[in-house]
Amino acid sequence: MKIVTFNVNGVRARMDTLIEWLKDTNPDVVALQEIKIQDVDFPRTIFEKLGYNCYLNGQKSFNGVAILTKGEAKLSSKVLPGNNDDQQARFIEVYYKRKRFMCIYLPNGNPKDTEKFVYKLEWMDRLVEYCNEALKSEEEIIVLGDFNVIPQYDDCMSPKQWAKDALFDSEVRTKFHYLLNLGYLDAIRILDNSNSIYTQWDYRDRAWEENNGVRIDHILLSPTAADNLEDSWIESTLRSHAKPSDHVPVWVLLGDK
DNA sequence: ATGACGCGTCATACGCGA
Repeated sequence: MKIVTFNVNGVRARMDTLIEWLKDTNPDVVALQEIKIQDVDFPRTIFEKLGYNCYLNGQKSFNGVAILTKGEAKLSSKVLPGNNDDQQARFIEVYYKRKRFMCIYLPNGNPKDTEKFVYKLEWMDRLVEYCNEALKSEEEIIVLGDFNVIPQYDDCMSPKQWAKDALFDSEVRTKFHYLLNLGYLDAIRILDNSNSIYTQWDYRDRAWEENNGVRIDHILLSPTAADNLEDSWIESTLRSHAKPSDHVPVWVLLGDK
């Protein structure tokens, strides 16, 4: 099963790219973030013609997540429990072929001296709690999306540049590592411990040309899912195509066992 | 400290992202 996560930075702006890319790569499960569109306006029929069912948690202008599956899945939640006042569309979960997929768009959290950072920490606490509960089922769980977390020094080109940023904050990194300590595995790092492998490059300051990137889009696997890991990779070439997102797709290939 | 680039919006400036 080919599984991929991709922060598209606006689904409407990325339709040409997405159509060509889906035809070329033919994933079974696609997790999208920052679709920046209401469910009612989502170009559902275009994806359906390509063979995908669409499960949406959209929002006007900002945020918004979706999961596309080849054939039918079962929508299980659009809510990350723990805060009834949370109005931001950042979570959707489906079951597909006996696997549980959580697509997340974790808050950015900048600037750190504002409520945005408090919201990020609170959101991460809820994610840790939810992912801990989920493990009790021994299901195959795939948590994937834009985590807005640089886990380690090797996950950015210039740690100094990020020292005071919400993406590299020590408390944020600690909370990310809680997920690993629960038993989830970082699918890219299982197979590749090199540096200079990134998933996002700023549009500004020639960041792509200079490979000044960050690895913030992740796929975490429960131990039972990791048992079936056959491959993982970052599709960085997409960043040099015309009209790119600032993020690129991150893939895992899971055997069916 | 600021702005840079791109997206979306009750657009032709501004909020937001990372």
